[in-house]
Amino acid sequence: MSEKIQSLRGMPDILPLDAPVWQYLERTAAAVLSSYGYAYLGTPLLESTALFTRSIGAATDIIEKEMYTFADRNNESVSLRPEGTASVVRAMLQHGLLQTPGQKVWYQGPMFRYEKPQRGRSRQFHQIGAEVFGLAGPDIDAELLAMSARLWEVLGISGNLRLEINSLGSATERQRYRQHLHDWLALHKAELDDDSLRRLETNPMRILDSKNPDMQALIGAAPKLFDHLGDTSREHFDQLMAILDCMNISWQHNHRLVRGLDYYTHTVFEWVTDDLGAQGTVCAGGRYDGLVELHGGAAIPGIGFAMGQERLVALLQQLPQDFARQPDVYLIIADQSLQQQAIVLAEQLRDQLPELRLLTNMGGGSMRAQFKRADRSKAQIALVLGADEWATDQITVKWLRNQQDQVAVSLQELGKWLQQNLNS
RNA sequence: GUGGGCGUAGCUCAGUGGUAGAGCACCGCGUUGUGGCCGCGGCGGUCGUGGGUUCAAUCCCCAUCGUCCACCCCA
Repeated sequence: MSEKIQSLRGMPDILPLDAPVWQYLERTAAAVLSSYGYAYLGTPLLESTALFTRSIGAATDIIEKEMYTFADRNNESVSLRPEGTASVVRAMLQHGLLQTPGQKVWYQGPMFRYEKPQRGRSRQFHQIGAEVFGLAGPDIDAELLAMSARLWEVLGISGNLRLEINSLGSATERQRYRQHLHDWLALHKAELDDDSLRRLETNPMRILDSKNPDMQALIGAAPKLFDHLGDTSREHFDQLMAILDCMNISWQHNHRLVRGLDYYTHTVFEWVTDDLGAQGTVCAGGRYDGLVELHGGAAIPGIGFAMGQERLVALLQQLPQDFARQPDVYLIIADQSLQQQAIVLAEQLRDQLPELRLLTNMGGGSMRAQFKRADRSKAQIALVLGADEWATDQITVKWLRNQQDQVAVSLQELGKWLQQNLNS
């Protein structure tokens, strides 16, 4: 026996039992996104390392220590994508898709960050994201949020989520505030914990995010970003709030919401839940008005979000709903000499009824064994094909989930019969 | 990267310093072509891995790997 190879740490399989929830989430999201006019955009999992270092921010943990970076065979530094936005911007620019304003795209797939796994966090994880380019106003911010709110509604998890919003202002406003905050915090160095002291120089705004209870008083007293915004930024924010109110989307202004990635400007938001432990952010995003320019394009504004599929799946799994689709029919072969005929019959039924979920017994077995499998398959009915049936051009139909009597149906009529009697 | 909990059959877990069990699952049987309930039987574990202590370790010690939770970070 050779040694068993296991999956890499933090790189889980999606097992058949969980697959139905995943597929439900993905097709529901795809439907909602497309109903707002978003087109799918697929980008590679592997990109030039520079793409990410340039856009995400050199001081972030993602760049500093979480990227899967290595030299490919051509000795070029490549990285597995830690997030989706950078690739989308790259692709849009590369293919000249930003000429017309209002481009809407979405993506889905695995992302990679070398982190220590815990609840709601793994090294390979999946995101569904949406991005819009060329629209600077709060109207699209509002629509994007409405779209996410609608998705929660459709999925049945809106009761678990709340929306937190903030504005980071323009790049210069943000820069100015950052300096101001740094100076203020520096006066209170004695009250900062170790993590905050470290962040003071690298990313002081993240101190506002601290979970340390001892820090909360200080954070509450710190100067607020919102008070340092210019009129234009405030107006953008106010208008967005007004539209959200019109749509009855409730929100909270979280002054401490700063987001981790460097490219955000103006509107930032998070959908958070209390039902998933420490990793409560299920969907997050914001505006990134300078990012396209940063990648060599024109000064085209953008906004987008990404949702964590593992976290959404975890919420969906708390619902009483069963997402699995059970088979309709299990075909039992009472006489192994009829194996060929049974398989042909199954194919004929699939021709007639493309929607039919039909399992044909494989691998032989006694009637008892086959009925056991039929029962376990959760099929509605069992079909029995044996010598008696074959001799009379009939098939035996037995209901497995109710007490209806077993009946014989002619093989010619079987397709029609199933169509009329299943359909539940 | 830091801290803590846990690693015994496919799953959920008992257990003892003298090399192991239960429930569920799986397979078969309870007569000839009928599942779900019940009964009987069976398959299945180098007790995560490597060292050490000991006459002897699954149980004690160390290391390592994995896993879970939290910090950090973030979706």
